Amino acid sequence: MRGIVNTPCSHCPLRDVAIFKQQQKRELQLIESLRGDQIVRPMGAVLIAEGAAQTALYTLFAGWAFRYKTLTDGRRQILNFLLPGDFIGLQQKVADGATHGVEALTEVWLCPFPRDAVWELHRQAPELGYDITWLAAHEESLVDNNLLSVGRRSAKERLATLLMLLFKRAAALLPPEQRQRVPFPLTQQHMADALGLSLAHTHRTLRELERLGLHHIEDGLLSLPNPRALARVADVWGDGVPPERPLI
Amino acid sequence: MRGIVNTPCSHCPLRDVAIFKQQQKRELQLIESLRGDQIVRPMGAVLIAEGAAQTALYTLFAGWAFRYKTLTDGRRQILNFLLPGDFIGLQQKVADGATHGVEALTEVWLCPFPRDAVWELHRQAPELGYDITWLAAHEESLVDNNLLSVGRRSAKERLATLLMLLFKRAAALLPPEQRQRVPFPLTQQHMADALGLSLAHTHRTLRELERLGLHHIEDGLLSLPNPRALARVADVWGDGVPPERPLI
DNA sequence: CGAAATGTTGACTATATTCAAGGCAAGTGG
DNA sequence: CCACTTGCCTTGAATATAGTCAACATTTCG
Repeated sequence: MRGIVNTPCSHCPLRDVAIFKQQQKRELQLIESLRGDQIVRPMGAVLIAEGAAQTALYTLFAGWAFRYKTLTDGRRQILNFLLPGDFIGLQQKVADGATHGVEALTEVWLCPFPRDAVWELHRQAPELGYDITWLAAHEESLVDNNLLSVGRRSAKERLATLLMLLFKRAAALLPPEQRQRVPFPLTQQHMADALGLSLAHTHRTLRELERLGLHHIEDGLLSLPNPRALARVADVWGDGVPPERPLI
Repeated sequence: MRGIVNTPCSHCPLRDVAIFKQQQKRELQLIESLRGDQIVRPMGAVLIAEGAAQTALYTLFAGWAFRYKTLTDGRRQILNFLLPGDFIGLQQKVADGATHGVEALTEVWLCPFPRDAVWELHRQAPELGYDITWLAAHEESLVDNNLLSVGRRSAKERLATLLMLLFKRAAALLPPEQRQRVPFPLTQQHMADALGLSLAHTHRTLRELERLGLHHIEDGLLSLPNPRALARVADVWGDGVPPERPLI
């Protein structure tokens, strides 16, 4: 993957993935008219700097990223991970500047929108405005889950929960036949920072889960040999089909 | 406070508080037309049960509440606290049911809205749709902050942060001359559950902060004798005037 | 090939939890 | 008015979970 590709939104391959709801033609045209040329950024790039004043908006088209906050002495907390289809930059609207940073976990492809696109979408298409509210509320529910983990789960339970939920999200983006092993670009440091653990303890706990046959990571791919048992450790439920989600 | 009072939105006393932005007459009328009769619920009441299927929407008119999640063995994590002006129930839209509970921390007064009000507001008044997105993003930023605390701050720093931020929010709702001592209805158990600490440790840490002259709680009122020092412990910055916020 | 990032491991320490008791104040019912 | 309950706060001792520090191994990549 390199260079710039500008697939029109009406032919966007992401939109064919089952978890995304179909947009009406009018709405799709509006999105396309606001969208700028796709951008590619390398692994590790800071997409939005913590504290940046004016930042752009993006839909993550390909690759993974994460939102994070840091304390002045460098301690870092990852808030949640961003996968293709996630919308980046909503938060800036509420605080005159970014209260968190966003960093690319892999090479990422972004569909940029001007800063006032959030307002334009609301104004010109209530349906899309509603979709944006939906995305904001959905991202909050991810953070809620992480907070529950970090606040009340043991290290083992936290890792189990993280692996479980990321596996589900990653799998949902793949064709059914490829869902045994899903892309998993996190380092142990990322997991530690997401779960509020030290690197050493994350490593030990991860090894324990692997010894129990609950997960396996190899070549950047994650597989869960015994999802039931892992879900039991994680205390994570809700097997139902996740609701369709909007894609801006 | 008892009985039912139905101040029309156009004469709502909350709207006179400086932190809330003024709504246009048309928007105000729409809000008023969707709103039901105000409801009073006692301290401790469950406003939204965890896992409830269909839940109402409310604007918190008076009193405090909190959002929480629990694990099956009873461990509880408080996600964030709700103060007058906060909107309750947005999350339900994204998951077909509540993924978290909401409980009243004091007696609360609620302005109820029908379940489809979120959509109606978007459809009939883009400006209000935008406001709802704003509220969702803003609540997420509160959760982000708590996650940073719970994941990466020490017990002492966590308590300092919680006291600092709640003090600011509570003070902003009061007339300037009453901002020395603000209402603070949390028990130590609430603080423990919000910060991912045990009750015993929360107590010990709280005593230490008090001994250092960093806070004082008496008769349900919180005062911060040395806000600068407390902010330093908390590693919390941003003194600027907080942006005006919408009130639905 | 060498440098840098990531993963691995052990020994030691610290922060925070658990468990167990008891105190105090407010409310309730006889 | 008093006994009793209930909820919240307080405290100490023992324990456990997770962090820190310090190496070293392995992989990746220019």
